[in-house]
Amino acid sequence: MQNEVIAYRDGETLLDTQTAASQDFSDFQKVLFDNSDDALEVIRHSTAHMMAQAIKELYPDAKFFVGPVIEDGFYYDFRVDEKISDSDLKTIEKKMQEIAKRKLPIVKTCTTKKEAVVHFGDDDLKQEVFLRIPDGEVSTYKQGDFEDLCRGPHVPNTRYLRFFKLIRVAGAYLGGDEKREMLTRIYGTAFADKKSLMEYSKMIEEAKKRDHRKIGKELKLFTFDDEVGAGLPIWLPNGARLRSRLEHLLFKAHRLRGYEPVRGPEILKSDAWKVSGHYDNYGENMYFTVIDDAEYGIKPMNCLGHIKVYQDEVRSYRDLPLKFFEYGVVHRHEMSGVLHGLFRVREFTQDDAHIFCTPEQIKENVLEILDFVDTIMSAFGFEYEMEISTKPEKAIGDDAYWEAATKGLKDALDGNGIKYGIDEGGGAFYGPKIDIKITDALKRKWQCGTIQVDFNLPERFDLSYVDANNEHKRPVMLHRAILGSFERFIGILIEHTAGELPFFIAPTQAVIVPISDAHHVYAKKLHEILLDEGIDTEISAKNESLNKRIRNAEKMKVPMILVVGDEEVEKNSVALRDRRERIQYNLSIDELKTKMKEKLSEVHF
RNA sequence: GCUCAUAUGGCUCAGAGGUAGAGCACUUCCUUGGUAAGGAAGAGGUCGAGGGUUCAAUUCCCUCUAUGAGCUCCA
Repeated sequence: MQNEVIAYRDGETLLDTQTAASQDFSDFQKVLFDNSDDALEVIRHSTAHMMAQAIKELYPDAKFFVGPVIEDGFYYDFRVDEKISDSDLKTIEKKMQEIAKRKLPIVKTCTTKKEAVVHFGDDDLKQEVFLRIPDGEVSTYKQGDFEDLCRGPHVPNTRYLRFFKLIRVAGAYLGGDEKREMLTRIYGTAFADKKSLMEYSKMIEEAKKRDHRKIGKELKLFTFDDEVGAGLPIWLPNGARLRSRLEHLLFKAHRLRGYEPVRGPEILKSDAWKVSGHYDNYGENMYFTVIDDAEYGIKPMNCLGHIKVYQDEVRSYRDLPLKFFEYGVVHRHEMSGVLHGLFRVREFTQDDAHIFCTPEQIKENVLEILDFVDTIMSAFGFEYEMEISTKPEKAIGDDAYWEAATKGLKDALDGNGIKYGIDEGGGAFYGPKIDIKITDALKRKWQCGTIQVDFNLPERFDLSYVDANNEHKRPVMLHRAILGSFERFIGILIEHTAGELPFFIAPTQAVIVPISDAHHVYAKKLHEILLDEGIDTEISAKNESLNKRIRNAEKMKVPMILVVGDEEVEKNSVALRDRRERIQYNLSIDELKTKMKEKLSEVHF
């Protein structure tokens, strides 16, 4: 089957053999039955149809909406009277295998939309589909006695559809509209051979193993608590150590780049949020409280505090750019259904900064930030990509400002040959932005850092600086975060590293294991020496066997284990077991100190 | 927010209409062990919260809370 043609590609168009049959396809590129993107598209689409056929045979009253191909597979939305659960997926899979074995030819028929509307007259979900497609010719595909409205492309025969798996059953609104009825959706995936299907399953397993919620519990990094509330992370000692290391490194990096630390209040009067536009444009995501008859809003962003810092003095053009940064704690009312571990929470801390500069300085400052981003992402081994988000529906300010700001961002990227995508309408309400999306070890993408150009808030707060001619001018504000938030970044880092955190931010960098009680004093001395060098260690002196204590340290993924016994006490040394390099050797204390220092200095921002 | 599912000691999970168990973790004792689980004894749960059905509910029903999956990727 491997060399059989299942479709053709004509430039931008992918068309199946059924469609090609009526034209001259000698110039078309052949799509063979393999795991190429084109082939998978066809295979998965056909598998979705075969799933629908199986469902129809098992549940004759089933009505089908749409069944598209998605990134890793496909889904089909449909309505049945019965409730379908995960345990029914096996039955459906079996029926699908059966249909594949029937080796049914898949036959295409073209007709006008008008005729099709009549043909599917008693199917209200198909009528919904008709509302969404243009007038003119439509096609239906038939395999055995199952017929479905579909534009294709499809494989020629069901015998190609043997390596598939149904992943899960879920609910989905008709057309993604939360006001419409909820349909049943089954997700699945398919490949051209068994091996690829197995590899895919393995990848899913690996992703489960790396889930930061699971590892966060195992390594005692963070927790959540019903009594405290949803989306409010609680940092345990290990997690707080990790986070604090990150904060310190980043603090220094900011200082070296000319940023000044500042700090604004957690709650500000609603009047201030009205001036900024947050009250009207972001209010539904904010929490409010009343103090002495005045309404206050808990900050969802840190801009206001930094604006107030700017306004504290008369600013000169000689001062610009002014860079203020803060690890700003923000609260946002996210919908309960979107909360997810550390990735989506209601309270989080941004590594936030605002740069006040002249319009002419936008480009150089954006570039400087991009360089900062690159330094940090490289330090963690992340690859990333950029996306420019333009004016959203809910926005403040003149179009002229938006155009200037968007141009500023594009110029900075274009001028340096940096590639980027465009997310139309994805900007913040006060300005367009560059989003930095990082790709983790499993090729999944996450939005973290962001750079935003803002002409609006300076205008609304009447910010100014005095220029060389002693005239008042309006500065521009750049909002930026590099990690995005400590919560999300650490979550991603956990999944990226599978919990094997790099030495320089590992919560516990070394565990000291004294062989017996007699070596406790020496272990304690070692602990103090290392702590003084900025190395976090723990002494594992519980009444457990040596093996057990080593095992525990390994389970906690501690990078180094230092075993000390008679020999080490006598020679003033340690026996080092390096988890990452999987080697063991002896070192004097001085050598150990040097080694640790080297390890720490491997990374700097 | 909506749909569906789940909620049992710190963790991972069994269990049944008559108020509960395992392993790990924890405590104590023995053991002082040279690189991934030494041994023994013990303590710990109003079975997520509130309400209802029942002679009886942790188990059935309802509400709430929390968690999980999905709700954007167009026949």
